[in-house]
Order: sequence, then C-alpha cells, then structure tokens
Amino acid sequence: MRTARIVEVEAYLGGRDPASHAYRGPTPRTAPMFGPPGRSYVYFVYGMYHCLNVVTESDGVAGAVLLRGAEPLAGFEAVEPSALAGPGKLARGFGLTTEHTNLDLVRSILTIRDAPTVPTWRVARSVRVGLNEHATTNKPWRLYVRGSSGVSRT
DNA sequence: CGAATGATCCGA
DNA sequence: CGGATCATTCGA
Repeated sequence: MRTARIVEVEAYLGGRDPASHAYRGPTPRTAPMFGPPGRSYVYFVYGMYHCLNVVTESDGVAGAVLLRGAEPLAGFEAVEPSALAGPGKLARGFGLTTEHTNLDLVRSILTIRDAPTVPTWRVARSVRVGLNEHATTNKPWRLYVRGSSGVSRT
C-alpha cells in the first residue's frame, strides 16, 4: 500500500469561483464536484496529467480541494522526496486515472486518513497557482506546509 | 462536426 | 518561454 502525507492543497468553489471546473454548472466530467462530500474528483488535463480532488460541500453544492503535493511515506520504491510535489505528479505517483473519480475516500481502494495536526506556524497560505489571469481570484486559497519537500515548485 | 483550451511539467 | 498531447466543452 502506498501512503503519503498531504502537504499542499487548493480550494475550489462552485458558481462564484471562475477558476473552478464547476463554474458553469455540472457536466459529465465535473459531476462528482456536485455530489456528496468525502468522494474523489479526478480529471485529466494537458493530454497527459491527472489531478485528484476531495469533494467537500454537501450533496448538490459544488466544492472541492485539489491535492497539489504530498510527502511519500511508505510503499514507494526508491523515489525522491519530491516525487509527489505537484498535482500531476501526485496523481501519477498513486497511479490514478479518471477511473478513480467519484470514489468514497473513507472506504475504497483510495482513502484519506487522519494524521497528527500540523502546527499553525508551519502552515503558509498563498493565492492559487497555475490559473489564467482571467480566472484568478487573488484569494489565499492555497495552503501548504512551509519548507516541505512535497510542496510543488511555484 | 471542428476548434480551442487547460487546476501541468520539464527542459532550455 | 515553448512544447507535449488529448479529453472535454462550446459554438455553428
């Protein structure tokens, strides 16, 4: 089993967030974002990368958190500490594809477990990265563990 | 149908 | 900064 510690995330909302895939209403691809919380939303971009999100809002309300970086803990054979630093690399490291969208993250082959609380002083905030200017909100909706090797380069 | 585009990454 | 590379989405 492969395990890793999540160290970088970004929040995406629904109708009020122009950067969100849910901005213009549900589509077959984004349906999980409008579903019940605690499930996965995996999408394919740039013809070669997958990204993993955790659906967060109640059923019928769009909202998700993009997992952008993690530190490998176990199950990864001889990988660099930065192997999961970045949303595309994280999904690839876990072998995720669109087959893994809409999975129950509490009980399925893909789960998220509780972990020791990260001290507030280790958490940094910033604006989200990788968005086109038109969609940027300039809200500090990216959170990451300061100094972690699992944080994507920006 | 065709065309545009993107919540990325890497290398120069 | 540009290229890789293609599913998804939107307009005609």
